Amino acid sequence: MSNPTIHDVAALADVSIKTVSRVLNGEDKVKPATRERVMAAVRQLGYSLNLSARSLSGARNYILGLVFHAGADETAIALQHEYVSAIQIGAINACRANGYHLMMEPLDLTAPDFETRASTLLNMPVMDGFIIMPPLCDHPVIIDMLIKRGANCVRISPSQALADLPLHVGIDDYQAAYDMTGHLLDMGHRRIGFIGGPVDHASAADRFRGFKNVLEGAGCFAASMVRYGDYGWDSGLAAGLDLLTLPERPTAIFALNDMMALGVYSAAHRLNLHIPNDVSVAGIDDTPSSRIATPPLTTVRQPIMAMGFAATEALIKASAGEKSSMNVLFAHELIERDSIGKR
Amino acid sequence: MSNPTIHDVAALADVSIKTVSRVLNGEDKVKPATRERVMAAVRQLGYSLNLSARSLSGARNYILGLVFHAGADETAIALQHEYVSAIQIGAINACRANGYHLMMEPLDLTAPDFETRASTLLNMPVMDGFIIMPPLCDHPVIIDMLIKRGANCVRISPSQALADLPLHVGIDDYQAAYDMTGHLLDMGHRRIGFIGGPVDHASAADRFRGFKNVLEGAGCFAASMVRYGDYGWDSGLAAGLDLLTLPERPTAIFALNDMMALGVYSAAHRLNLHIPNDVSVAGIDDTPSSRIATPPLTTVRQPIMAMGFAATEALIKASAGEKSSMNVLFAHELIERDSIGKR
DNA sequence: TTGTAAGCGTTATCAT
DNA sequence: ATGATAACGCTTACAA
Repeated sequence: MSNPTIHDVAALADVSIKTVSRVLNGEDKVKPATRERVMAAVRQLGYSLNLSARSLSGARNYILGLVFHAGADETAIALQHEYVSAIQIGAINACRANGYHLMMEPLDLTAPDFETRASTLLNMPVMDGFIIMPPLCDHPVIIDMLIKRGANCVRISPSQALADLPLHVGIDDYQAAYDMTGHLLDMGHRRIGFIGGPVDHASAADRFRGFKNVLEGAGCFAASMVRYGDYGWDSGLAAGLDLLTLPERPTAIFALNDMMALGVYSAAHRLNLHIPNDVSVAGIDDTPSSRIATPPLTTVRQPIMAMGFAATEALIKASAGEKSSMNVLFAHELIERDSIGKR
Repeated sequence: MSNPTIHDVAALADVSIKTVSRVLNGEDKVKPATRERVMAAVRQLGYSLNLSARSLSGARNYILGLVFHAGADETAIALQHEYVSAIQIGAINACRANGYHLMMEPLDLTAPDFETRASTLLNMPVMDGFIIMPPLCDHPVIIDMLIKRGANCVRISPSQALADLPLHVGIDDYQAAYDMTGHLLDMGHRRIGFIGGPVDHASAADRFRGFKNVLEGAGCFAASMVRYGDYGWDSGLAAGLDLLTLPERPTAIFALNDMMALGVYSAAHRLNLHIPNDVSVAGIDDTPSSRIATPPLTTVRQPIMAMGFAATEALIKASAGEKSSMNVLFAHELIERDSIGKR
C-alpha cells in the first residue's frame, strides 16, 4: 500500500540507490544500459520521487512561492486578480518546463500580524525562491526581510532596482504612460481625465509622471481632472462617474490600468455616453478583459505572462546556483483598438 | 546562516525536541510554563518549522494540490482561467484559515504523455490531497487513478457522484439551465440560440438537457439554433457571429458560460446589434467579468468561491482524518441584470 | 562508472 | 509531563 521508494527501485534494477538517484536527476555518468534498467524499474513500480525527502537532504526543493497581496474581501481580490493570474500562468509554465512546483502564498498587507506572517512565510525552508508581486515588492518591511534573509527572489514590476535584490522584471512605466498620453494628444484630445493608481503601488507614481509631463508640455494639464483609484473595477467606475459628470466633461479618460478603464466603460454606459463617440477611454496592461470588452480597449500592452515566465526562469536558474542575467525591462506596446476616437 | 532547527529551540528552552514538537503541534500534555518557555525560544530564534521534515516523518504535509487542465496555448488558458481563479481564491482562503498551502498543478489533457504525468502527480507524497477541476474530475483515467491510489481528493463540479470518491461540490446544472431558459421564455423569447459547452465537460450535457426540455415543452426547440463552444471567449464570438447572421436570427442567445456569452457580446457589437434591444444574451457562472460587462450580463450565479472554500475545508478535514460531511449541491440563483429584454 | 555511509529536521514509539 | 532514539526517503561526500 505504501509507495515504492528509491530502495525498491534499486533492488529491482539491481543497482545501488545512488545510481537510481543519478538517473532520476539526469546526471551524466551513468551507462545507458544501466539507466535503461533503472527507468524500467521505475515504470514497473510506478515509482515517483518523494519531494520532501529530496528537500530535506539538503538539495533543492523544486518549489517556488508566488507571494501576493490578498486582503479579506473575496470579491475585491477577484477583480484585482487578473494581473496576478497572468503572472501566475507564466510562472506555472516556467515551473512546468523545469520540473518545479508553484505555491500560492497570499499575504494581507493590512492585517495586524502582517509582519509576523511575512517573516514566517519568507523563512519557510520548503521554498527555493519567491516571486514577489506588487505592491509587496516595494514594501520596506518585505524588502528588508528579503535582504536580511538573503532570500532568493524575483520582484515583479518594482518601482526601483535594488543592488541587494538583483532579480526583477518590469516595463518602463513612465514611458508607457508617456506614450499613451501622446497618442491621446495625437488623436486630438485636450481635456483628458486621469485615474491614478493606489499610493502603495510605486509604479503608479511613475505612470503619473509620464502622463503629467506630456500634458504639461502641451499646456493642457488640469489637476481638476485627476482622480485616484485602487486598480480595482469599482474605483474606476466611481472615478469615471465623477469625471463624466463634470460641468465640462473630459473628451477622454486615461486610467492607469485596464480594470479601472473598464470601470469607466460602465460609468459611460450608465450615463448613456457612447465610447468612443462621446468619450474615449484608455488603459494600461492589455489584460484578457481589455481584449474582450465592447468596444475592445485601446491600451498599452505589458507582456505579463512572458514577464512571469522570464522572472520564474531567472529565479529557477538562480536557485540552481547559476548567476542568471535577465532582460529586466520588457518592451511595452501601444495597442490601438476601438475605444479612442478622433476629436 | 542556516535556519535554526527544533534542536536549537530545544537547547535554548532547555527541553527535549519532542516537547518542542508537542508545543508546535498544539498537543495538550504540556505544562503551561514549559510551553511558554518554548514559545519564547521560538520567537527569539525566529524559528520556523521545516515542512519537508515534517512531511518526511510521516505526519501531515499541510500542502494541497489544485489540479486543473492547462494546454500549451497561454492565451487560451488565460481566457478560460476565470473559473479556476475563483475556485483558487476560495481554496487559498480555506488554506490560509487552516495553516495549509496550495500548490498549482496544471495537467495537459491533450499531451501525449498525459497518463504518465497524471500518475506522477497523483502519486506525489508531498500533497495531503487534491482539488480536481473539471474536466479532469470526470476523466476516466484520473478517476481510476484516484480510486486505485485511495487518494484524498475533492472534485469540483463533476457530472456524477462516485461512491469511491465521496467528496465533491457542484450545482444542479440541469436546473440552472432549466431556470434560465424558463426566464427567457417568460421574457417573451421564442427563437433562442444556444451555445453548448465542450463535449468533455460532463456538466455541459446536463445543462443542455435543461435547456432542451424547457424549449421542447414550449414547442420551440430548434436544432438549427444549437452551436457548440469550448467555454472560451473566442468560441462564443464565433458561435455568436454564426447565430446572429442566420436568415432568421434568434432574439436571444443562451451561452452555457459567461465567457462565451461575452463572446456573443462582441459578435453583436461587430454586427452593430444592440444588447438587449436587438438581441438578448444570457450566461451561467456569474464570474467577475459578467458583472463588469456593459451591459451587465444576466446569468445564473454559481457561488464559485464559496464552493472552492467549502471543497477545500472538506478536503482538509478529511486529510486530518475527520469524516467530513459537506453540502454537496450549492444553490444557484438567477441574477437579472441588463442583457435580457422583453419581447 | 558505481557503491557506502552519514545526515537533513521532524514526528512516533516507548520509556520514565 | 517529559525525554531518548529510531524511522522517514533522499542527496552528498567520499571510496572503490
